[in-house]
Amino acid sequence: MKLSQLFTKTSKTVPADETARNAQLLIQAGFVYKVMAGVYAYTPLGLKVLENIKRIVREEMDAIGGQELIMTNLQPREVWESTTRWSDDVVDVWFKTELKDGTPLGLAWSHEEAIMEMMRQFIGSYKDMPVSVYQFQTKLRNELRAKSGIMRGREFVMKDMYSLHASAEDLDAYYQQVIEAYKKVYDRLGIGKDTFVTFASGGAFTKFSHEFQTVCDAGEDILYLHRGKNVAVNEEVLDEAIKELGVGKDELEKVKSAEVGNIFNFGTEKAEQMHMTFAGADGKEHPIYLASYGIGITRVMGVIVEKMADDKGIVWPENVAPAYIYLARIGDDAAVREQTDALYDALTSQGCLVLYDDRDLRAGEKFADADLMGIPYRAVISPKTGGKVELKARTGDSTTLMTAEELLQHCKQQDLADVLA
RNA sequence: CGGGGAUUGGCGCAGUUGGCUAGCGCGCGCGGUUUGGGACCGCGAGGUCGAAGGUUCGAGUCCUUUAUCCCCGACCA
Repeated sequence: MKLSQLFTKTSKTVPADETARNAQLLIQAGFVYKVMAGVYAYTPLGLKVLENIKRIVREEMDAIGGQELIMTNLQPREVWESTTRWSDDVVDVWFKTELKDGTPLGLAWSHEEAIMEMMRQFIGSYKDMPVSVYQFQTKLRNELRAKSGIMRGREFVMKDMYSLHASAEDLDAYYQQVIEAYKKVYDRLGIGKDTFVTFASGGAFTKFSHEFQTVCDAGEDILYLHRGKNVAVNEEVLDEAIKELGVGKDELEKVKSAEVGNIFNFGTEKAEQMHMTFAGADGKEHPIYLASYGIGITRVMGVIVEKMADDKGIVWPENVAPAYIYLARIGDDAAVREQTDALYDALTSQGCLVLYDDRDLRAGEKFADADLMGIPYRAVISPKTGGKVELKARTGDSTTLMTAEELLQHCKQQDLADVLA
C-alpha cells in the first residue's frame, strides 16, 4: 500500500475527546474513525489489523473443528422470549426496533438463542453432534456508558463460537480443547504471557465460567493472580474461588485486567427452555448441551495498543501489524526514487506486506509516522544509504545496512527480528 | 441512570467586567529557499462560536432549555 494513496492522515495533535490511550493513538495514526461514543469505524489500516486478528482466530477455531458461518443482526422476539431474555429487565443492553408492520425485532447483542433456533432444524439425533459453529459478528449493545475507546463500545466485532453436544462429558472435553485453542490465539496475538484463564461469575447459568483476562492498566476488571500456580481469579468471585482453590488471599497479586475472552457452559439450560431435544442411542429424547465461547476482536486490538504502545506511538506485534515493513523514500533523487519503487514492487510481488511512504515529505515526518503507526520494521532508502537499504526495528535504536536482495530474502523468511538482534 | 468537566475554521487551543471586521498554533492552497527525526519565508483560503429560545442599543461572553463528548460511580450474561 502506498501512503500517497491512503486517504487517512496522521495527526500531530491528540484528539481532545478521548482520554483512552488506545483511541488516541488509533485515531492519530489513522486506524479508526470515531462516529459517536462507543462507535468506531475501521479505516483501511485498522481493518488490516482486524483482519489479521481474525485470521489467527479463524485458524485456531478451524483447527478444533469450528465451522464458520454468519448469523444476522436482526432477530425475532419469540426466540428470546422462550429463554426470558427478551425482557429489558433481564437484558439491559438491548437495541430494539420493529418492522414497518409493527413486528418487534431485536438487534443482536448475542447469538445463543439464534444459533440454537437454527440448529433445531439440523439436529435430530446424537449422531448430528458434536457440532461447533462460529462467526465474526458485529454485536450491538446499548451500554449505558461506553468507555475506554474501542475497548468497550456499543458496536463491536466479536468472534462467538457455540458448541452443541449430546452429553456433559463430550461438552467438557470440547470446552477444554477450546481453552487450549484460546491460549494459542493469545500467544499468537503477542499477549499470551499476560493473559490468564480465570474463574469468574457466570451469572445464573453456571457456577463458574471462565474468562480470559489480559493484564492491562486500561482494563475494567481486578484480577488476583498466583503466577506460580498459574491461577487467576476475578475479584467478583474471589471469596468463593479462594475456598475452592485452597489458596490464601495474601498469596495473590492484585492487578488490573481486561477481559479478552469469555466462555460459558450452559449445560442443558437453553435446550430445556427452548424445548430442544435429540434422539439418543437409547431411542429417547434428551436435551442438547450448549457452550458458548467469545473473543472480543476489536477489544483485543485495543488491548494490544494499550499494552505495547510507547511514547512514539503504537507498536504492533508482527502477527497483527497492518504491514511487515514501512518503506520510506527520503529525498527526491531520481535514482533513489527508482530504487525504492523497484524494491516496493519486488516486496509486494513476493507477498510481503509493505507500507510504502512515497510521499514528498521530509525524513522526520516519515520516521514519526512510521513510529506512530507501529509498523514492526522500517526500511529507508536515501542518497545517504549508497544504493543499499537501511533497516531499523520499531522498538530498537540500531540500524543495519543491507542490499535490496538481502532485504527481499529476509522478508521472505520473515526473520528480520534475528537480523537486527 | 446519579455526579463532575467540556463544546469557538479540518485538528489543538485563546478570547478580560457583554463593545469595533472573532484570534493563535498545526494542517490546507500558491510561490520560493530547504531536505536523515515532524524545516523556514511570503501570500492566501477557511468559522452563522454545538442547537433553540430569551435579556440587551449590542451576546462567543449573561439567563433558560436542549444535544453531544469525556471522566468518576452504578451496570457489564
